[in-house]
Amino acid sequence: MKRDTKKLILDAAEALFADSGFDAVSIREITGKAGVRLALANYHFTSKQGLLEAVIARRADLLNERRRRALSELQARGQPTVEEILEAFIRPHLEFRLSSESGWKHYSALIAHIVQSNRWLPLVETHFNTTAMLYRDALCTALPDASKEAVLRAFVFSIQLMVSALAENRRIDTLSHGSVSGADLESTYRHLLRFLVGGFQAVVDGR
Amino acid sequence: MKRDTKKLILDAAEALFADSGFDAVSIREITGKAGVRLALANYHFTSKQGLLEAVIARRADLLNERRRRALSELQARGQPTVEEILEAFIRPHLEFRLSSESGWKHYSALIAHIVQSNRWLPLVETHFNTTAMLYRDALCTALPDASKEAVLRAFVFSIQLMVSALAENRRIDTLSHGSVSGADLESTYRHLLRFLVGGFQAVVDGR
DNA sequence: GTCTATAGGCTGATAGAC
DNA sequence: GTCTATCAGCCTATAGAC
Repeated sequence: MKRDTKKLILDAAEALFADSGFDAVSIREITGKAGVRLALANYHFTSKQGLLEAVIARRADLLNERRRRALSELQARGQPTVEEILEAFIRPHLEFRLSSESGWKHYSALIAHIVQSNRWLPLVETHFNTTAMLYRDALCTALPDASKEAVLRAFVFSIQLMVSALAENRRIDTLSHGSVSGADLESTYRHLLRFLVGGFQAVVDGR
Repeated sequence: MKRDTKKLILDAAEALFADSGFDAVSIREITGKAGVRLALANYHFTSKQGLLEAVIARRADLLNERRRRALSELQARGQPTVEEILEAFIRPHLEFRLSSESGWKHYSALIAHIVQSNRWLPLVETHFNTTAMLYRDALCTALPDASKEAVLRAFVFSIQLMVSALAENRRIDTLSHGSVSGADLESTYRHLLRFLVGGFQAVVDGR
């Protein structure tokens, strides 16, 4: 059963990085939670930063593959709408989040940390820009009369909001005195999609 | 000139926390940048966490005061629209950002870190919830037919997006091949406001 | 308020046996 | 691949002189 040492370390690192951020977690904590010896983290991932990159890469590859397939299928059926394109982008992440696998919850919170800081921008670009550009181009094609800048800004707003929404942020819990929960992902998703489509149209129409 | 030691430390901490996050920065780096001795940080702020709280509190107080005044003035003139309320909320932060004082730039980036993590949620709630609830109630009054949940979710989306937009995130720079810059705050603000108003309407109308 | 000096502990990473 | 042991450096916080 020694072959899944890497997976044990990745899972533990994912959960701890998500909770506390990269710097607040030590390799000792990670290997402790994983139930493996300290030296194995550096053996398999070279450095702490290498471990973070492996954590990001693991699910980014899965996500990109699903997103590309969704976009291809959409485009094969004719010219998609903005709403369909945004759905194709967000749905894969949502579905992984709703799956039983708890790793996706941690991963989503981690991504929310990562994208907020320019420090990890190179990492984000490496793993997410290629697919993001496919969607950017699809949105430009769906909105031929809109300025590229408007489409791009609206798309970046959409990405930022999606990332925040799929991380389980509890701010809404207190603002609603507990009557709305950030953990209710399906409801969050429905509202999110409406918000994005409405926002997109408003930006692109120039009003 | 020894009376502004506290300010020197706060400014240095603000800049460094913004760049790298709370845990990646040491008190040594902060006092080094501030040009004061190590022990003074603990003397004036008790602990590293106390220093973070002082950094957050300093400008939060200023921001809250402006936001409350803007809302009062708006309400004194009659029933405001959603757009006017959102403008009153965002404008104070934007204007501080556009002022010459570079501290607001760091502060904005720091807030973007802070709100993304449930770890600092108590701090965020302490300093921002009271004013946020005034705005939440104003939005509910402006939209008497909408469900409270819809208004609240749209408001939280708006806050998250505002915070991300006012932090200088460079993701858009590469996605646009350099033709759009995250540093162009005025343009970002115009697009942001349109996006939020459009999103708000779409969520509240239930479509 | 500010200084020096230091306690006491944790950090990432590696060397070398198995 | 995995183990133990350890290095060299950094960390927060404080004690005590001025």
